[in-house]
Amino acid sequence: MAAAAAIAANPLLNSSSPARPDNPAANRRNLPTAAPPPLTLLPRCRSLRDLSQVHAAAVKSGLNDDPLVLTKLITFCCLHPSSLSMAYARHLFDRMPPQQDPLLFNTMTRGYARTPTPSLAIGIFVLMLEHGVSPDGYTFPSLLKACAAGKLLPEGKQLHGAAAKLGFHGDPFVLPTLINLYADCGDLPAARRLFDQSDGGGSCAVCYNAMITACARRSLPGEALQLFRRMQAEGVKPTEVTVLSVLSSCAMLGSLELGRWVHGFAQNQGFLSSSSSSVKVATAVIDMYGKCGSLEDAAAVFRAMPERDTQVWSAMIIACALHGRSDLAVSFFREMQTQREEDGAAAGPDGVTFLGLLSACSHAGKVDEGLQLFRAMEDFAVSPETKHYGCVVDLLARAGRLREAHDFILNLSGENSSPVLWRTLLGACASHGDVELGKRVFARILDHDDSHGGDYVILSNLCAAAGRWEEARAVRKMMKEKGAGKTPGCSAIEVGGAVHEFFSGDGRHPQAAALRRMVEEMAEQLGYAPETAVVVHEGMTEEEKAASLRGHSEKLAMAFGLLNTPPGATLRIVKNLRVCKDCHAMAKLISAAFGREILLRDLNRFHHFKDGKCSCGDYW
DNA sequence: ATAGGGTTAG
Repeated sequence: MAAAAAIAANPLLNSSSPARPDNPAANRRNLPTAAPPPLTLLPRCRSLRDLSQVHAAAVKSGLNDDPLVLTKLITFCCLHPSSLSMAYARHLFDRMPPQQDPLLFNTMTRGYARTPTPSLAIGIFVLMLEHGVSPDGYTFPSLLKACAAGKLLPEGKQLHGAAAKLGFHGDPFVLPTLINLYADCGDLPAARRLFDQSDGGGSCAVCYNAMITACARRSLPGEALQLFRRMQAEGVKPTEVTVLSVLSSCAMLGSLELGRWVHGFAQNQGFLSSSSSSVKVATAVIDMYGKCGSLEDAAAVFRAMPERDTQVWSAMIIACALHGRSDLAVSFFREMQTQREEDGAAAGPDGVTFLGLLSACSHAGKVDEGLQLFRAMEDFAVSPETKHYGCVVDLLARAGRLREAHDFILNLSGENSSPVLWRTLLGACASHGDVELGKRVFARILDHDDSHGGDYVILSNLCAAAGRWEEARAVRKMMKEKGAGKTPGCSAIEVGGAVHEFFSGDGRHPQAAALRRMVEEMAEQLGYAPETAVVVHEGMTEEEKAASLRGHSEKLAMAFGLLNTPPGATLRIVKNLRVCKDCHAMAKLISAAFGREILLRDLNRFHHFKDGKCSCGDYW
């Protein structure tokens, strides 16, 4: 805030003709035009130590504090920024004679923006203003990027104002960073206003990219895709970055048809070959196919890649995990190691790779294999984080080893114990019907966070399923008193390229009546017995409970799919919560009776129903 | 020298 005030108070930004004190031109005398010998070593520097040695050699050659030497060193540090190299750069920067050229200030700011240390970046800007150096077009992008990284909205707004006063706010390099600043600081409407008001309606591809990416990152895939369509309608050429965000939006929505089209588009544009970002685009394509239910397509794209980095291996392994294929996940992992043995420079696993592996073992019930991989992390110098511990808890608990999971959490140090771990355990207590442990775990969660409606629902259903109605009711009552909300269940299905959404008990859909009848008929004919025991609401009759189950969003989406797709077509459904037990049972029956494959993406994984069976083996 | 970017438990 002090920095913001300093920016606001600076006369440079408040007078119409900026102050330009005379430059003591003495610095520029007799500079050698070619780099002195020690400086030719700079490109080979790999560490701060190397740099200091070059500096020492320069000093020895009588180039002590020579502006050219200092500039070269500072530039080098800022091109390879780390907190150490930036500290060294700053040390040298402070020895530079006074300057008028913004170049070195910009260089320093860029280094700080990449580290990122926004307060130091702003410090350089303030210094610039104090020295009466006028910012140029290169000054603002780095500064704004630093503010976005540090979520410094007040400072960012000041810089926005400063850029506007100096006429740089509409600059094609500044505008996208401004959009990004507001988006990263959580003010999406402000970002959108800038985008809409910009000359030409945001007609530059990078502005579109900034806006589309912002939507994708805020989990607004629909908005992102709408912008993508508008971009194409306006004839703005999408770039690699555009397709990355668009693919990630397709992945969120589970829109296989659209995702496949974008894959083809990316291929036609050459985004998947011979470009520096082709590995990233391929990763996004693989992730999209994995999340849209086609593990085969994901693997085919992966196989076709000439080079693979850690992230693309991870994405492939995560796709296997989503589909419950721990066998494939592990075989990809082994292949990764084999490549590493053949080529020491090939990619190795990181924390994300292991998350994928652990979650794959968890989904497949491979407890011992999972624990083995967890212990193997050490051999790969990957240190486990809370997420990995969460996988281990899930691995043990889902398999019914509830006590072991419980003790595992207790033995973790403070910074790793989080209500989320207990929440994982609570879910497993529910699926294994352990009311006593469930109640104790629930109490632990409540110590930390009593606002999560899902926790109450799980415990209440657990009690109800065990016939302990009084306790179930008490938990529901507690939930009401705490005002804890539950996310409404929502399922989406893509039919003919359009995504249709259904909410639990949805009466708003144009086909609502037909869908209801369809679900009722199916319920009658499929010989399915509704699991009314899980419905805990005061004073409901059995029929009312059954009716409530029939209104679940997954069932509505399945009925819609059956009515609106040709016989035999695969149904692809995405749900925002875990699939309900009753719906899971019905999906199995539908897959057999109607001869349909049903791919249902859960909050956590895929359920692939075929011939009356589910790929999860009823283990989830 | 400046902008926008892929994978991440349950």
